[in-house]
Amino acid sequence: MVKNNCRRHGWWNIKFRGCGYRLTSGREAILDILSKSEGHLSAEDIYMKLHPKYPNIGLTTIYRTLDVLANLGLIFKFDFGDKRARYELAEGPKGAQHHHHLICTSCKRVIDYTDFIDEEVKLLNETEKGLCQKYEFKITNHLIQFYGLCKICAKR
Amino acid sequence: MVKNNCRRHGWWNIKFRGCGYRLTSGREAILDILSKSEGHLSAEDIYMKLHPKYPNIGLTTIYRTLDVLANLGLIFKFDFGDKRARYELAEGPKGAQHHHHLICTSCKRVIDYTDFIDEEVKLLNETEKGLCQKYEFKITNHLIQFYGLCKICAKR
DNA sequence: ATCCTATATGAAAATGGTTTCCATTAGCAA
DNA sequence: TTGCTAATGGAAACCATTTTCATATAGGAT
Ligand SMILES: [Zn+2]
Ligand SMILES: [Zn+2]
Ligand SMILES: [Zn+2]
Ligand SMILES: [Zn+2]
Repeated sequence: MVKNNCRRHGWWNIKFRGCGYRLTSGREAILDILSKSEGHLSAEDIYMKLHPKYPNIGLTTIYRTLDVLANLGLIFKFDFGDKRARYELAEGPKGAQHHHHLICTSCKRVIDYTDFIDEEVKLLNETEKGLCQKYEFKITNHLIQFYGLCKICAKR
Repeated sequence: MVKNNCRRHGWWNIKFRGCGYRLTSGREAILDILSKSEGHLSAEDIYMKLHPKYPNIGLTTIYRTLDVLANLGLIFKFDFGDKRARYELAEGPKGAQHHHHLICTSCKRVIDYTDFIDEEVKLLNETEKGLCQKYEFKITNHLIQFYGLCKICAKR
């Protein structure tokens, strides 16, 4: 019985090594925080959560690691208009399910929604197919966000 | 016969004044550049285009004006991942038609497409309706972008 | 277990798009 | 024309992110 996140057997070990990246304790710690946290974390959020237990992981490393993880497709990077990048674990083993975002332009609150996703994704796939053909563009990812006022900001 | 973009009769005069903003020559010049230019301009792009004819309009004013225009809904602000905001005239009188974007993650090229827009928008409207009800969220705008590799970057 | 080398790291400094400050100018209502 | 207030420009401040560079470490080879 192999423990699922054992240092040398975790499922992301393969992904890392396969792409020529080394598996370091810092990278594991960051991935761990991301998989345990709700919401959309900024680099500094992660630094804060990590610091008590790993006081020697610097902000620089967090930025670099987030970059690697995004390249590997393990996380997504978002811009919700609050002037700092936000990160979220991608779908997949242990990852969250596919969802899109509602963003309040007033208070910057972000709501994840999974309703309607199926229809949306179905249409997106068709659109993607058409766009690929017409523009010879190899689509790898999509972004859908709705902007407006949240419940609280609306009544004011 | 009233000239369409005469200083005091232009169609955006009303919009400005109605919201308590003053119509200044700088604002007109910026709006003018945006309506005459193809593509997705950054604040500095606009500054460069403006400078020869209006050497006394500063970058600061451009940023402030773009903010006002976005608030008025006259322009949209985008993040295409090249670390600077990009602006584009919204639909409407003299504005471009509604479109979405294909973004090359390698060379940052951006392709506007209008194909499939009708189906997309139709679905989006339904989704919006549902989301409004479920989350009591007042949706005012949406963003759809596809990421991938453009024709040129794909063959490498 | 030990070496070796390319990769990863942290601290500090640099970067650069955007915002803020403040003294001056200019819309526009009366 | 006058007066009040919003708008402006230049310089300085801001601040998330990136770069630099000397040091540490992962992990394949011995
Ligand atoms: Zn809100
Ligand atoms: Zn989310
Ligand atoms: Zn490209
Ligand atoms: Zn466009």
